[in-house]
Amino acid sequence: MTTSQSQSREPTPAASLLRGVVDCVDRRHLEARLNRGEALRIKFGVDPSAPDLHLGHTVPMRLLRRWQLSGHLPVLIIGDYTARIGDPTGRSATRPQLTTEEVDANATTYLDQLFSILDRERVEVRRQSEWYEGFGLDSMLTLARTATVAQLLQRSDFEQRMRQEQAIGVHELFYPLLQGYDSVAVQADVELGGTDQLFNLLRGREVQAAYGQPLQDVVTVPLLVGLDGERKMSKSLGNAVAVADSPQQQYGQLMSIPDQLILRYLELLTDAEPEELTELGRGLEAGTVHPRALKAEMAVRVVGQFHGQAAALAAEAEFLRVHRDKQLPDRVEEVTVGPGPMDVRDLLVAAGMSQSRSEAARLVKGRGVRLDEAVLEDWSALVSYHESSVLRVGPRRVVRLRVG
RNA sequence: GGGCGGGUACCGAAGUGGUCAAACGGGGCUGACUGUAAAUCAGCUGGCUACCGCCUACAGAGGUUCGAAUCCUCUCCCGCCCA
Repeated sequence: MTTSQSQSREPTPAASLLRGVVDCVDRRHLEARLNRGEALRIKFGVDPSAPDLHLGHTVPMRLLRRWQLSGHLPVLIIGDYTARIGDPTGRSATRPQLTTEEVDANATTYLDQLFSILDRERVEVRRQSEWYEGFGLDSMLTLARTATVAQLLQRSDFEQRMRQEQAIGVHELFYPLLQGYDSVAVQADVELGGTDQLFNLLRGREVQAAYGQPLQDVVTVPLLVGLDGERKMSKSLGNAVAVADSPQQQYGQLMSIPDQLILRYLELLTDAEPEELTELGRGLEAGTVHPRALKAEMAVRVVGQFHGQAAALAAEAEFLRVHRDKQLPDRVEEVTVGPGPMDVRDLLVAAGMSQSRSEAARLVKGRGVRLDEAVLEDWSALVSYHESSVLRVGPRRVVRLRVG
């Protein structure tokens, strides 16, 4: 019974660096290297197709930081080629090709956000274009020969698409190969990714083997579940919290997660120790820890990492003022509208609160529109308002009217 | 090259001559309840409207018909099978 305690008190380098990881291949090999104190090159690829980093991205980055602090070297790959090829997970959406300039711009903002977590002095940043520009057909064929079609089709999302009789582009088959060759190019010792990357990461080992290079070990971390509590956090699913969002936005969004996610978020997004998490879990179950309070603490801790403690607390205060005390937010967006009285529907459209008059009418019928805190009842009425009147739609959209 | 099956609203998916702005599910929005939770429940979810209706829409273009998402022709796109 004392065994586990003494182990947790004195963790080996491997134990501490692999804490929280899901897959680890080859685990024995990697553990041995870590415990021997070797300094490893740990590769992490970022896709500069969208400039915004969200909290989901920060999970692997946080692990990367731990490694960095232990003397290992993160090798960041800017996937400027794989991004250009595109990862057409959407079926009919042939996404527009990014220009080199766009990729550059995205990569820059990406890295800026990334360096809010990593020490920028101790990373190696590489671009795929370094080795893929002028790669040539010969090289391409050599690379293509490292895998069979059957092997590439094993990837689960391909399997699924086959089953659903959806299209799979040939170029998509190259995606894992290109990513794999990156490992050859940068001589990765380890590659890190989310669990959904396992296939690609393992492919890297095969590609390295084909090029006569020692195999990288691969490590995956959990995917962060998004705000909806169901699907992985993703910008396109609209359930993401962006690293670049304001403290207020982040705090508010974090407060809207389902309770079941609180511990998970603490685990994946903060430095909370496993022991602390266990204890909090017990508290929640026993009712001694209120979920609302814990969620608020989690939100402060997460927001604080990106914006600082003070800003996080300010965001919390603002949140309480607006939502508990029903006060107006600090800053209310102002829109200039023509002088009244005006048809409610036109007013809502003019204020940018509704796309169309029909939609506006629906909102009023649903009792979702308030002018100076009074619910508007009649969707076709003319309403009067004055300078600084406050127009609200639903629980969270507010504007202050300026008459002009 | 041949055969077959498909392309419907934000997504999935019904509908196979009128009763279809199009069932149902998901998502989204609004409301109730709350902790801006979650779960649950209710309503809404193309545009315009004098709320009477009108217009646009079922891959695209034509055609048949009093009338088409539904039938015909051609075109484009996707999948499967055979070669």
